Amino acid sequence: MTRRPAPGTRRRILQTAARLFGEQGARAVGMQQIVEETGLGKSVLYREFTGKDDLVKAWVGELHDHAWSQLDSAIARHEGDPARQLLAIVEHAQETARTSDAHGCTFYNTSAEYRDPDHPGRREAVAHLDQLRERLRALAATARATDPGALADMLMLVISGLYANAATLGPSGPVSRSVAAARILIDQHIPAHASAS
Amino acid sequence: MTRRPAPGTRRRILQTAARLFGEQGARAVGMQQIVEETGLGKSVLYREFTGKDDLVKAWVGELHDHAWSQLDSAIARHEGDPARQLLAIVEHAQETARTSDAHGCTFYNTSAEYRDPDHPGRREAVAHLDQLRERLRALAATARATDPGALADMLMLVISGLYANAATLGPSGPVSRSVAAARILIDQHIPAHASAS
DNA sequence: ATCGGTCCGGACCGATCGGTCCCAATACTG
DNA sequence: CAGTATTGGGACCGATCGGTCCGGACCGAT
Repeated sequence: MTRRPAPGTRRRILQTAARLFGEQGARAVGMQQIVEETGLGKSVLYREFTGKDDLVKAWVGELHDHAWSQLDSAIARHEGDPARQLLAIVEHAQETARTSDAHGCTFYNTSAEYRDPDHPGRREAVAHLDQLRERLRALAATARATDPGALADMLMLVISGLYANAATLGPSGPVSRSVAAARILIDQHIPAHASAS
Repeated sequence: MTRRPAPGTRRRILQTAARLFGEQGARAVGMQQIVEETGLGKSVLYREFTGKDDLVKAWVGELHDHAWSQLDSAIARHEGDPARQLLAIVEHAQETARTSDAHGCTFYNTSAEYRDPDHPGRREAVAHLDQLRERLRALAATARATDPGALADMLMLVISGLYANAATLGPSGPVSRSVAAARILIDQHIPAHASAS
């Protein structure tokens, strides 16, 4: 071992893959295309990742981490007010869905493109959605919702729907009513609570 | 012109394509695969459809027609009660999303797989969603909703979200709360109205 | 300066993609 | 019944797919 591998290589691949996969969908992007855009050779790509499936999984996984850090900071901004935290999550989702060039939710898009339940990318995506659901449930519980599981699931519907509609009907479509919808659902489930305007 | 073309050919292609596209996603299915499953030759397929894009468009279009006929009959079952009709639409969506092997909403799936806004299949899908939105708005208006556009959009969120969640988190996931969510949103928008249990 | 070893750009692989085309089989016409 | 126009099964096309591998370039130790 006399020569050190370039340090930022993996990250560079991931960034390029993220851009292409995000814009065009994972299935529409070929490995060759990623090779060309990074300027790297194929051998490097296949040393860092075992194959395309692995690259897709890594991409989804990184987005998972990114999403959680964003969500955590959005939640932290309303410490002690769990009802407000629930709304903040939807606000954050609405904001990103409308600005991020309307490609929809990566987690659901990936599930749509790879139907095999054993596909690594799909597993990663489903796992993320499941964790989000659980987090919402926990938040709803501490907010003393009458039925935390129901409220969490209803917010899941709004969040998923918001991304889907942003991707299809544009930023001024139904996505623009998602926060309002979330507010209604939250108020309905938390007795004697009126969310801040 | 001495020989008549086989009559059911186009329909047979469409049915096979619908099954394969629905199960695996349009991008994952090759034309060769459709040829093999139908038993027809490629020349037949390319005489009926100009190419894969055209086949995808026809598939989405047929689902569009099918969806509307189902929706119309669901609506007709509650003539004169527009609020109930809105709920019936969501009920129907929930039912189909949970039973149809959880492949999600074709219209959104197709949009996710084909990002090019000029792709015929995507155009067809977006057009359908837009019509659904407008129909919901009209129904909400005749139901004297305080803000018909808002109610329609919120129901769009629920419907889209319901399909997305059925496809990822399964039939016992958030999709099971979609009718309840819709009921809350409807009641909130229609003064002095309580939807039947 | 020389050498040994590692790295990586890109040629290359078989399979499959969407799409074209040929020709044998077919069924109507005269 | 012979002739002919049309159909449709499938061989074939170049391009591209995901993935492998080789050979020159480069680095570090001696």
